[in-house]
Amino acid sequence: MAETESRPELRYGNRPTMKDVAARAGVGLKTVSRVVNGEPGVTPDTEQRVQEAIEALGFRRNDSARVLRKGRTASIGLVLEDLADPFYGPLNRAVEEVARAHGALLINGSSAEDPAREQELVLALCARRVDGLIVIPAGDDHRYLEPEIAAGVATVFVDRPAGRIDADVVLSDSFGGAREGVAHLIAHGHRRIGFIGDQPRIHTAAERLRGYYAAMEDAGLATDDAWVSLGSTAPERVRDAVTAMLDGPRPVTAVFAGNNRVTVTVVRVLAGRERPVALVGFDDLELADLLRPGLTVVAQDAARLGRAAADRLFRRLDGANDAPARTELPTRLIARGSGEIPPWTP
Amino acid sequence: MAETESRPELRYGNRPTMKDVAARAGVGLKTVSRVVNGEPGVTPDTEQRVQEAIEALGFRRNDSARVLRKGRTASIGLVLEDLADPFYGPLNRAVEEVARAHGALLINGSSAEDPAREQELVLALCARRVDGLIVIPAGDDHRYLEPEIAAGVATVFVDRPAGRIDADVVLSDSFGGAREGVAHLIAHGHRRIGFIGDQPRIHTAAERLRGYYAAMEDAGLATDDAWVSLGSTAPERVRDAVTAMLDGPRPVTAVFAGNNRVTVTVVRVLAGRERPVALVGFDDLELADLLRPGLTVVAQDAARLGRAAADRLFRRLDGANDAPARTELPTRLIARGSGEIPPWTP
DNA sequence: CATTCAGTTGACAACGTTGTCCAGGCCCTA
DNA sequence: TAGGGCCTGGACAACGTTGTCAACTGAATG
Repeated sequence: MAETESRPELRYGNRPTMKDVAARAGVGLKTVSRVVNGEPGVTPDTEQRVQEAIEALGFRRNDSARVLRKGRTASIGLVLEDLADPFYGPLNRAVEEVARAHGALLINGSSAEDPAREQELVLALCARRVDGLIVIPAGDDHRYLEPEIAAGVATVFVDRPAGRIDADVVLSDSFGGAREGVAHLIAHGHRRIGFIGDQPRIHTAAERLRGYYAAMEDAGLATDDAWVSLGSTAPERVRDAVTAMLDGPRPVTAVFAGNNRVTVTVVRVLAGRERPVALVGFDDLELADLLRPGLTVVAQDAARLGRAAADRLFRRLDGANDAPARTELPTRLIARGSGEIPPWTP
Repeated sequence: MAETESRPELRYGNRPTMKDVAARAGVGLKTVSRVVNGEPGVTPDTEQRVQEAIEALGFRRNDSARVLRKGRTASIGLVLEDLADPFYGPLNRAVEEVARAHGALLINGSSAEDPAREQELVLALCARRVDGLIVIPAGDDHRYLEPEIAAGVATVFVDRPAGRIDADVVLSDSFGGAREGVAHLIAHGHRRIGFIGDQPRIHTAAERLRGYYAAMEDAGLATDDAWVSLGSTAPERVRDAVTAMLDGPRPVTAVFAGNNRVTVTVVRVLAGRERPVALVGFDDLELADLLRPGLTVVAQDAARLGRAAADRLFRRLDGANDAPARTELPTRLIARGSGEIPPWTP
């Protein structure tokens, strides 16, 4: 084999191009293009010759070149916070389904809750010329997206609103959900209720905290800074926070957990305590019904969030030009036992 | 209604190109390219003029065109079975991390366990000219990938081996893991053990079944077709299967569940039974330690699978040319209670 | 028979980027 | 001052595809 590979680069390993197919089939370049794209105006005879050449050479159209020519990539970008977080799985899946229905591919990545990384990722996607973006924002300033949006990149934010720009957003009613969850605890007799949440710079975290305060106020209950813990959701921190609330001078009898990761840790801590403590968590968990007691949660429908965002995105891509809208989906309280534990009395 | 496209097209909404930047900065096209790519040979003065023009126009390099020219897309494709399955979250995440470290983007999609959809997705990714592919195969014939691999698309299979082609594969020791899990039950006195698995055409499912039989045979125990259930992992089917095994003429005293979805359903069924039944599940679950009894599992390290596969892929992309290899990662038995329940005796 | 017409087909120029190569301008040395 | 080298900058072609448009075929029409 005299493979004189003096070539400078591999270039996709030298894949056949339409030109090669055309040469082999003895037709013009454009005719191959027509066959590949199912355009009309090719005799069955010619078409077959081209198909055979395609088959023989193992030709596959180069979509990069196509994109360059056509201006649409038929792909959308999804930036979420953590691909490994079970909460985002169904959301991711739902977005993919909608994209698939529209013939688009999904490019995704996670920001790891780091605004700089979010921006880096988003801009990389823009450089790829994705047709649209779905972003679960980590940062709170998205003005860097202005030139992109102006250039026509449809953008929808999910789970948290965009910062300092006007854009579509789809989110759950964090405020209402937390308020309902805390009210549920109050309805079961609790007066001293702890709240453990994420960093308040995260919109959902702030909203849930607001819901907590609203519910307490609705019921005319006093609050205590010692009952509220905000910050990282790292297990050790959450563990310490819960312990402090339970062992403090005015111990709480119930806890509201601000998201799924917090809830998991709180459940672990409470499992190790003698005295029963009521618990309601934001976000559902797969095995929540199998715990003893079952876990009472305020559930959001992640798949529905994803679907709504993707629908919105594709409507924009299809030309919808109305003002950016905020879509808020309701949450659902699921009582399974842990939230119905009465306050402990000595 | 014949829609006549009067306007040419949106073309990314007319984004500025290097040509525009060059015109504005009063320099040549190639000079802009040099600045954008940080190539040497540009005076600080010129560079600044170019930077200002870029800033002013909101220019962002078009990676599609770049890809076309350079022949590398700096993106890899990941095809998995279900984006929403919590098992794949950490795997997905691990692959993304490695890709990120190599400056590559991740395009992904799920096959929904449908071979046709897998092929469609894989070929779409190839048309995008991803540099490499990581596939969790749904089908069992991957010869359709031969031209792609020959053309230089690095491909690594994860979780299950490729069908009818020779390719890298990274998987867990399903056989060994299942054998160990079942042996664990036997060591705790069980003699009649049920096995509930997925369709045996799925490699992991078949291997786990093999592990089950091997453990039984190792211990000199007889098996019974009524103790083995294979097929869809739909909850109703699993529920019926478990019930049949527990209420049959030779009732099992322990169950081995072939994957996480099966396990969840089995736990639900057993929770509703009076008589205690031992259970070991393949795959860990987030709240497994919080169940009563805690769930004994054979755990695989999904993140490690993903990392190993991605490492392998990028080694190939960096030019490694050795023969396709099979990497098998060990599983780990985690005893938490459910697998240590002794056989029920009347 | 000349003419039109519909149906096929291919030549060619884009798309936006990067690699190659050459032209100037500068500084240095002899 | 001439010759050499280095540095900077730009003209141009290519990458693989698709849109445009004109040329060709054969048949149908006058």
